[in-house]
Amino acid sequence: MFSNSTKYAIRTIEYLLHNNSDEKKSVVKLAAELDIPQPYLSKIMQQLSKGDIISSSKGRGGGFYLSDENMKRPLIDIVVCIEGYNVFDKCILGLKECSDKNPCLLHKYYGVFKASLVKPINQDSIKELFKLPN
Amino acid sequence: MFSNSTKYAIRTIEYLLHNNSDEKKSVVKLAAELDIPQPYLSKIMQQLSKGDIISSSKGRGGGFYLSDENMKRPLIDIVVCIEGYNVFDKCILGLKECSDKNPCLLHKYYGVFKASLVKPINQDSIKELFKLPN
DNA sequence: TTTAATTAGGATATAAATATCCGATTATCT
DNA sequence: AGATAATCGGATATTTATATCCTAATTAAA
Repeated sequence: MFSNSTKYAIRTIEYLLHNNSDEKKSVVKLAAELDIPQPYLSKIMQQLSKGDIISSSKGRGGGFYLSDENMKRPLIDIVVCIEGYNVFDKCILGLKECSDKNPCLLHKYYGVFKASLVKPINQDSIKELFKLPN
Repeated sequence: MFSNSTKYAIRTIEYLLHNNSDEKKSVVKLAAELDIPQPYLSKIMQQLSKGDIISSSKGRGGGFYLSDENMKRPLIDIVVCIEGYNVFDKCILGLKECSDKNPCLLHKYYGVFKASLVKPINQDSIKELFKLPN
């Protein structure tokens, strides 16, 4: 479903939200806290930063953080930033054409799942989504 | 979620079930019908055959088919045969520990999805599962 | 008995994802 | 000003998944 890169991205952003002090978080710290390979996470953070998903400041005392604007985005934006497309648009069995009219074997089950994700993933802001453990 | 290999495997077995005549199906035919790279599919069929998921006969007029026993298996067996484990046992966000007590962000939604898959994927035989378009 | 059509299996090639390394730049602290 | 701590960006390395190739073994048909 999600690539490792996307999983890392989501977990890191969750961490940033839950530890949203004034202090910016360096990749070294984030990688250690979240048990993610440090140079690899570095690349992911760069990509998220360029995609305006997270904010950064360079230099001593710098690091990554979430601006108020960043927090307004829905989770799907993170996925698209890393994967390059919305993974949920693809057929779970890899059919090029998969629809209600021409469904794959698991289409109806997957459809229900995706429908359940619309609010948390496509509509809610990550700030809302990550508010309470769920 | 599923690797390409597993997707190919599932689609091919679906085809075998829906075209279950006396005639065995060669990899050449299957690959052409299903638009899958032929030598790659060949490897996958070998693996499924060794795993007792499908049956084969060698030599001229030979090919792959499903025995009555093969048809009694649930779909999850195909997944495990190719992936080496049950992909649904893994956390969708890659957490090493992910449970009701210690859930990832998407745990509850994914849990509902997986629950909906128990009957079609873990309990029903593929013969039942593939009976009607759904 | 020869030929053709198939699976089986080992070796290899290619592509993509994952991961690392290093120098440049930037900002802060001393 | 100099040292330090950070991101940025390009290049490269490693690993895994995907894909191909070739030969052997098997079976059936000509």
